[in-house]
Amino acid sequence: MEESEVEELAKLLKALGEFNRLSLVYRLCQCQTPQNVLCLCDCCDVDTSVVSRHLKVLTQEGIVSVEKNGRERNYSLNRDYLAGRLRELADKIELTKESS
Amino acid sequence: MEESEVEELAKLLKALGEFNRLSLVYRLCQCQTPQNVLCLCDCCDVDTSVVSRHLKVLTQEGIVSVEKNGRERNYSLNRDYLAGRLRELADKIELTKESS
DNA sequence: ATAACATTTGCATAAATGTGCATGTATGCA
DNA sequence: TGCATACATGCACATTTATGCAAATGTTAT
Repeated sequence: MEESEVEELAKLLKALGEFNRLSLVYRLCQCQTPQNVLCLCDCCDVDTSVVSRHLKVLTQEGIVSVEKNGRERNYSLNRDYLAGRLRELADKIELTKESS
Repeated sequence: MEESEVEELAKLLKALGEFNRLSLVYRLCQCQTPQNVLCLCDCCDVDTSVVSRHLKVLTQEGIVSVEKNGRERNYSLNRDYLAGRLRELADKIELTKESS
């Protein structure tokens, strides 16, 4: 349990732990194709600029990926990565139950 | 995907997404027996009162449980609950991969 | 009763964070 | 070339949050 490991995971969880950002994740979760910002905007009741900023945070944490296409930017959820990190933590929490 | 569901999960993840709180979780994760506050204090470099407050947040989110014993309060990790919530999210993220 | 101990809470404060509006930048279209 | 569209960024602001210190609460021991 290195300090940097905890620090990094905390940042990931913090990125997820905000209502509008988690709403975006849920939204992307239901999409089979990458979505642009305007489309994502209708899942949370804030300004476009705010959504843009939240998506930036999610991108920086590796939770979503961006794909430029013309004047749009299409975002998609990094399902395997995110699910992997969450399961990793869940495993750590449960598997240390009986070992030292 | 109800709004309250997202809101509640966001609060849980936010509780975990702070360095010192996550350090406490990691620490409790390695303990087979409930730990008192003073003992938990040496996993994060902040005042006792701060640790106490962090533990309060974790308790409110159901992440840890308290058990009064004399003048001590012993905290333990709710492993099954926490791991369950994390896996639940991981599943949602991955299982919606190919369905609508 | 008094003192020591474990923990929480009140208060103050500095920093981080979410937000909206206005502006900037890049791209497509007429 | 000019204008509309899509998105990001600068700025200002209000709120939240993490923190330390001092004081309060509750508990055990002398």
